[in-house]
Amino acid sequence: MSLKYGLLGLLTYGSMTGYDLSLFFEKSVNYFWNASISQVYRDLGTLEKEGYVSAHLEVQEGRPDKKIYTITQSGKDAFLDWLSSFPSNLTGPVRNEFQLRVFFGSHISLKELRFQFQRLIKERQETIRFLEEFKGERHKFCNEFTDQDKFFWNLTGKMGYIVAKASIEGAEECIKEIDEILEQISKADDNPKSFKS
Amino acid sequence: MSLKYGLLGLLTYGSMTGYDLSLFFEKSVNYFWNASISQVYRDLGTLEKEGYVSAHLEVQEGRPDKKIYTITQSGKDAFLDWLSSFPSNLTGPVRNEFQLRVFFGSHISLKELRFQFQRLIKERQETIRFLEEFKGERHKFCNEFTDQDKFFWNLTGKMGYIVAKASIEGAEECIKEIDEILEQISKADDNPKSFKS
DNA sequence: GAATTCATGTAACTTGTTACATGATTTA
DNA sequence: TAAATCATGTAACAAGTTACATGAATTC
Repeated sequence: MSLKYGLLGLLTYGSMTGYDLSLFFEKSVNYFWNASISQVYRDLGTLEKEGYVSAHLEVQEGRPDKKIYTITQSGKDAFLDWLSSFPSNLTGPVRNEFQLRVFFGSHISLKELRFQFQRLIKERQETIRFLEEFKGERHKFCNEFTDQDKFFWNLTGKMGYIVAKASIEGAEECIKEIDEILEQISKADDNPKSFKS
Repeated sequence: MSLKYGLLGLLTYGSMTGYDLSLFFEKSVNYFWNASISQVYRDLGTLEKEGYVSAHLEVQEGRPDKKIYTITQSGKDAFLDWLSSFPSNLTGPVRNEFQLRVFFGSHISLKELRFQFQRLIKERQETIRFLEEFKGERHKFCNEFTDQDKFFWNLTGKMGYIVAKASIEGAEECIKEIDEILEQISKADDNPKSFKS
């Protein structure tokens, strides 16, 4: 999916600059959607050409002028078309580099792999911290947020929390299995499986 | 991350054609890594230019000749460098289209959103079915698989299983919350929150 | 007779990342 | 005095998708 729909969606809450949009991404939906600032600007340009957003300048002194983007009717239509569509792969991208690395685990030592699982746990713990810290605080970034929006934000948070918790549990179980083999190795140097410790 | 390391990794198990590689992806690691056939061919070309793989032709009659790729020493080195490195984002891509759609849930009806959660559940159930069906069967695709590789495959399976289960649980909880509001709406038409049923 | 499998790719396009450039103001 | 913030982008590159092209053999 393209970043465009994310931009259009945020612009339904109110007009914003490219800078605002990228801050919004970074500080709110960042745990499931990130956007690099240069791509935001490029895609806003495309959206403008397509007529999905319009822009006007706000002159400032001592700072570059603000270019404020507003979603147009055809932009709203395109956004709603996307939102109510049911694409074949709705659950998100398939690619998971971590899983691929585990799959190739026989090429590194068990201790190295164990360390990577621990890093995964740390990252997911940070996600959880982010979600807890952020509960109900996103009105900082957009005043247009209503109780309804809060409800949907909380649903994403709930999903994110449960999946992050599960990742941690899964990683802990994997570490347990690794430790069992490490113990076997330390007990008997003539072990049959000959894993790299 | 680039597909290249996935290709190099699979080629450590044995020499293969581009066609074999794309079949391998599709029928084994597909639940956490997919690859389009055209990209496989293109990246194999790049890898050959870079000296990470070498190729030789196997002439066939009635069928196009096979171009069999073999990983070189420098390819193995590059693969191991990647595998033992610790990139900033090891846990996989951040983008999750499903979460973004939920975030914008106020723009569609609760019934539509409920339906999307049910679709998520179905997709994750299929992942689980795939993982159960596939346990220990990947030697179909590569005879070089050892007990050690089986162990690491099982770790990816364990992670995938736990996360898929959690997604289903999360989605069910979200559906519960949606249903509570739908009930409120059906009981009182003058509800204060005025959600779209 | 139509679809699938085997086996190769090219071309055009979209999407995402990284590095660079500008330049005043504010904070540490 | 160095850095971060505000605010705009461009250019080059890397990665991923979709459509197209070839053509025999096999399966439904």
